[in-house]
Amino acid sequence: MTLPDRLAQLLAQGITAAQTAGDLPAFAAPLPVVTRPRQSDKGDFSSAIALQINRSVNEALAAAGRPTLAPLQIAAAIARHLPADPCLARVEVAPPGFLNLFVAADWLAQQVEAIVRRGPAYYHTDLGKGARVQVEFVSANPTGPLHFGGARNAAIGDTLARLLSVCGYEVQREYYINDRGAQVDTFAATLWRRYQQLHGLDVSIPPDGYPGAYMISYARAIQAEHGDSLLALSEAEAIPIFRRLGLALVQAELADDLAQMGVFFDEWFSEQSLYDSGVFARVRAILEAQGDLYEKDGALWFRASRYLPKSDRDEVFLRSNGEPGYYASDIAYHYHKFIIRGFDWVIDVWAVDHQNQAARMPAMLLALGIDPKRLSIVLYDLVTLKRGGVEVKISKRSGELITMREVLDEVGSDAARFFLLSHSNEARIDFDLDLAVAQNAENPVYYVQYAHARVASILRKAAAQGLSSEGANLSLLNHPAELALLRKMLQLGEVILEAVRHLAPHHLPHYALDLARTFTAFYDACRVISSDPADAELTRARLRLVEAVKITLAHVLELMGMTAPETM
RNA sequence: GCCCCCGUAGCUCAGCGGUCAGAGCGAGUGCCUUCUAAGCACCAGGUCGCAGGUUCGAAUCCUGCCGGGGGUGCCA
Repeated sequence: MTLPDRLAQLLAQGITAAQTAGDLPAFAAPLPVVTRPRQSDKGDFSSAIALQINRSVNEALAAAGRPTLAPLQIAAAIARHLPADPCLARVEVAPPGFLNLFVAADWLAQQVEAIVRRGPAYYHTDLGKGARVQVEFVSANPTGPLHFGGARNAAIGDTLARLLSVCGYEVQREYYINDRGAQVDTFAATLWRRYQQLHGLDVSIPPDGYPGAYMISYARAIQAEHGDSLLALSEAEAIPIFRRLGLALVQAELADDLAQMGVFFDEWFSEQSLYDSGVFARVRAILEAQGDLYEKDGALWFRASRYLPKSDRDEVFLRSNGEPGYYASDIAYHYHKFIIRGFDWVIDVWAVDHQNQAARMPAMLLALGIDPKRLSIVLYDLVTLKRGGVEVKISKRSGELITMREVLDEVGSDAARFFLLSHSNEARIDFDLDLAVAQNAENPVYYVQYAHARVASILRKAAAQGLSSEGANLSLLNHPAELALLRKMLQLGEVILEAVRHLAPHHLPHYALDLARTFTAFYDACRVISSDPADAELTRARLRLVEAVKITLAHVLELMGMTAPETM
């Protein structure tokens, strides 16, 4: 349980006690909300519960013919009946009716021992209670290298997966490969022609093909493995083979690029497999039996409007050319996720240009008898890539694209991830490559990592001097900078929960910066390793504190998929 | 036309119902014989797009405008 939860319960008990004593009338009080006030003089936490229950209290009092109470008096009554607790030093009542809670310094200091003993697990919860959750992310079309926009998807999805893991969920990471349909056919045709060209044939790539140079690289790879043995194939024979070979090459490259960012998938799920395994046919049969499919304009439609009363819009299931539309694949795919694989919760990470698609998902889930609440779609805005203030167009078709690998090579995975995570999902990101490189040394990411390296440096020096933190008297930690650092560390648990509840990983980099700043202030104000023998005990306690800081900083960095350097 | 997102300090962005509005970068002034100066201290900078409304209380919720971006039935 996080500290604010614990304090909220104390307040709830205080209200009950005040009611029992007759200082407050009987009524059903909501669970108090405890927040961190901006100003530290307003306490470590505060609650506006007295203001919130003001009306209920006074209605109950009026009904009983008793004099009414001002919010300030209600707050005072709660404060009077607050049970004693080691974590709570004191409570102040502030106008117009706030309860400002001050955490006990000694309790704070004792948490250091718990952090060092338990490690990162100190900040973990079992919010998920072992529920199986799938995070499906990136899932870019497998027709070429990942462009930089995909890096944001990767950063968000992977960090969400990491966050869910430490909140008691059993997490599966999945990449959905759109390995069927017109785009992949065009991709295969292009590859086939490039392969022919490598052997001197005078052919050109299809007009709507993929002109990028990377297609030639793929063709070379196929040439290297198969020589000219595929030249004799007819086009009809060649396309399926080049599709298979090409997709394998792309997937290997995608996996490699993503690995460079520290992103790994448990499953690469093939769209085509939904058709090969008969899942699509099964889903179609279910919908047909339910009368959810009908014909119009030569196409087969899914009656989505039946499930969404506010919409009169239906979706194409089979196109007039007989091919399934993407929506049809999505139905079969989500049937596979929920019904066949039985995930309790599925999170799809999509770019905003899929917003309409996202809005249509509930209809299919309802048709399949799946509670729409079991699907969360995280929409994030696009990344505009710039060079020297000028926008760089990202297009797979133009052949001139900025790949994720290119950007990672320039700015590094750590900086890219930190930057991409630091914006809320809904915010558009302007990423200026020149700026990112120029500001390298000033990038906040290095500030955070530098703090970790400093911590490591202190601990190295202590070890070299044979100093130990075992058995430290933590109550010696009462310097304002030490207490501020303790408070900031404990906040991590709340930040993790907040990020999971809102599927908003951007809280992490902001917290990381905050923590690094608080540590640096401590570093500046408090010398850890003292040469004065009289300070031996304080040194011991501060070393213990610094060990806890290292665990905490390293953990935040790990959650963001970043490295925690020992030296810089 | 309709739907979604954004509009907060010079720039990039947090904050999204609470008690004097924050950070990074940039600008200014100081600080390296003790654990890493990729650092620190001080200083400057904001009618939280505009107008109404709800509330004890609004940057935060609602409505309408304005500006920017995205989407809008057989591409995914």
